[in-house]
Amino acid sequence: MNKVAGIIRVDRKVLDIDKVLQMGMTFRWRKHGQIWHGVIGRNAVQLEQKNEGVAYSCVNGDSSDSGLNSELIRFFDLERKYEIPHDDENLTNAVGKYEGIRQLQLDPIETLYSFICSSNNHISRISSMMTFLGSKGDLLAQIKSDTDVEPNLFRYQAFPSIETLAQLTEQELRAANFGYRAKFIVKTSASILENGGNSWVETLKSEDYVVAVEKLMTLAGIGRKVADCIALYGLNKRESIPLDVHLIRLANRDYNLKEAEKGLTPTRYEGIVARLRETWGRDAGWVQTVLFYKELQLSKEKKKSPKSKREKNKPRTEKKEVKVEVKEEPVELQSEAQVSSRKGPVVTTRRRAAQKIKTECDEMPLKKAKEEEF
DNA sequence: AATCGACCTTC
DNA sequence: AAGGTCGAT
Repeated sequence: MNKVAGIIRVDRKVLDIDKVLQMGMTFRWRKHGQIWHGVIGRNAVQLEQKNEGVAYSCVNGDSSDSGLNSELIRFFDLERKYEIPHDDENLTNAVGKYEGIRQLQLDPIETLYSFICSSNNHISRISSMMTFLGSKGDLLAQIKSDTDVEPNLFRYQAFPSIETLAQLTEQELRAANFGYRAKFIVKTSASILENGGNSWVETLKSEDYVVAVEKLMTLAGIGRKVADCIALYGLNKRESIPLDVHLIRLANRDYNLKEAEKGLTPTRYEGIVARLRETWGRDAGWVQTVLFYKELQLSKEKKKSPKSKREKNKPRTEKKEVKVEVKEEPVELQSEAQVSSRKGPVVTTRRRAAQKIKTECDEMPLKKAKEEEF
């Protein structure tokens, strides 16, 4: 087999695939030994993090080397240099401690389904649901285990087309453990098909953030928060801040937010994300991802050792200005290739009126929280 | 415009 | 109770 392989020379401080591939952005990547297995477009991809960078190979020979290389750079968002407010000590510390987190640029359709599945759910079940959907896609390659220890073979499958997804029945999905989300999947697939299928979803990428979110929310199972997740990871909308109780909690603690965690009405949601956007700046979406990862780690540590809370009094490690940059000069992307967005009315079958999203914010940006009292 | 309960499983 | 959405009030 004609195997394409190479390496992206990037420091672990810039890209840490162990972190980004299992934190709840993607749900179909698997790690066996040191190797990560997954699919990008129609490429069956293997990834391994080494000191020199991320080694990659494509095991189904669908792509040219340069093609896969630039796809990976895009996938891991490596041409972007993240910006953080210079006076945000909390963020600077978090970025310094939890390095290598990227705001992935994922397939819009797969991301859309992923986050419909994510409502009221946890990563392991979302993963199994997404693996089920993936099992309906084209088989690109598969590996057999050479050991008895790991008898499972990994199947690399392209994410199915909307047409294929639309054939799934609620009954079948419920049997596959989708619970009440089964109905959402069926309805949304039909709606997307009516709207124009794959190309309708693709054009959302060229819409403004607010418009994209409004259109996403016309679909069943996509509310405000899920729409933000799709916008951020699937449509590359970096101002998107998926807001949930965890984010409110950490912002209350570290950013003097002073908001209740419950009763998140549409109005409150817009007000809060507007303030956080002011606070976190241009790359607010990525900031959210980093801080969320930090919370994930903190809660894991807490679970492991419910020790005394005196830990907090440890002197903070002084971090110098954080530089986030790519070692290798990324290739230029041609933006001309994009089909211009249509001005005409996009036909959408709305089951409900799309809510307007307010973007104004009268409130002042948040101040950093002062040192907590102990 | 805000509040409330239901909804599939599972940790 | 959980990483939300939907429909009714």
